[in-house]
Amino acid sequence: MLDAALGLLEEQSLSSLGLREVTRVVGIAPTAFYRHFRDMGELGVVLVEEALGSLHVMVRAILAEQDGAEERIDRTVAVVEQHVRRYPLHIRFVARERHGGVRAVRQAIADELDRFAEEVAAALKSQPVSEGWRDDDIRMLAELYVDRLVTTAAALLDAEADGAEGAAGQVVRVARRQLRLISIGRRHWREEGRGDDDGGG
Amino acid sequence: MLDAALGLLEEQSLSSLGLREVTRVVGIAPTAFYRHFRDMGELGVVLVEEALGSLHVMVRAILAEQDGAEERIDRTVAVVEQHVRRYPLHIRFVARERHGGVRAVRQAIADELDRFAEEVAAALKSQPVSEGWRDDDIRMLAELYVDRLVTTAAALLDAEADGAEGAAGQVVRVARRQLRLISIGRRHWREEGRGDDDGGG
DNA sequence: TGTACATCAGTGAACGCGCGTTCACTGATGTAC
DNA sequence: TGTACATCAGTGAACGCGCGTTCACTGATGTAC
Repeated sequence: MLDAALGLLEEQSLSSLGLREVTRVVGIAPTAFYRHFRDMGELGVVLVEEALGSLHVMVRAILAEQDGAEERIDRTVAVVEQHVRRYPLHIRFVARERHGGVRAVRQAIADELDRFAEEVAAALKSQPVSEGWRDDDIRMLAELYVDRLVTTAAALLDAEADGAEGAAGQVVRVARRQLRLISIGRRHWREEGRGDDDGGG
Repeated sequence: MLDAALGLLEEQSLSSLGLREVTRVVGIAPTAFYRHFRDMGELGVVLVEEALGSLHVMVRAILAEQDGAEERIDRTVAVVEQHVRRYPLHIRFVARERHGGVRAVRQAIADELDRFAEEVAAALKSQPVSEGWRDDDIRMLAELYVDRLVTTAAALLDAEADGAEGAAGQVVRVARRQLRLISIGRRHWREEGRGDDDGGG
């Protein structure tokens, strides 16, 4: 049933997806839907867990590696690329519903990405480059990374949908250079980045 | 009519918005809708132009300023913040439909953001820091900036919707530091960033 | 081994409702001469 | 100044359709004793 919904969600958004559409694809009576979910929102939340739950283990593994920055970037982008190819529908779903029309689903995605950023922050903190960094600066950096990865995944998906030959490769190469630029900024942050931007509030 | 639609789109996505809902709010007969648009997709495309058309002039003005990097960042973030406060519904609409369920609207937003990135790239190129940069690296940087601004705008919107007191301020401060980090990376790009990542495909 | 009961996914008829779209129409405003 | 015609936003009745949800039901599987 989740798979059926996910398939239909490739070309429409959750809030316009009907319970009858889903059961029709599955081949069961519309009323059977209620045996599993109260409504489409609930189904959506389960899909979010399915889509983002697996990410954690994976990226934690990448960040734990002790290679140089360059290798870590290549490896990260490669993993994102592979994930997009393996679970295109899940990625599309998350990209679409992240700001979509169903509050519960938006919230679920936001929570999951938040946890994700927290894990990335923890991993970044244990790296030598982060010595002397304030915790909230590390968190700021983690969010920057996470966001870049999500954006890259969505762009990659669009590129492959386009059908243009080199589009996906182009996205990957741009993503790598962007991460590299961020990485360079990170390395020089301590020398010049520490403004007094935390005051007030 | 556009305003009525925009209001309804605060809490739902375009693909689930009905023609009758819109005309009901406006106070006209459902059939009158067809006097103005063929369908909701066409209305959406017009909304995109309304939402993103005005941006160009504004940000071009910012980028033309000859202040230091720090001032430019502060000014940019302030303008984004102000724009979000002035046109919250337009921003929400763009954030939601950027990956939404209506192809024509997605395309219109993508095209508009593309033009936007191109303009930012042109502005960046004319700055002294960009001396010796390859064109596609400038474009890469421009996309990074544009994406950061869009993300910041969406986050700002969510923060204000939350109702949490300091949430919006927090978003602004994080955004400033992220732009600063990118700016630092940019300054050191020539020394260490030029990998051979443009080969192949 | 047999009996009684609980659980649970799925059924199918029925409901009222709001939807998008069609059609021929109205009436105000503008324009040509 | 007056007449005839075109344009154009809006009307309102009518249509067929798919929707979400209700209800009492079925039949398979598991479980207690």
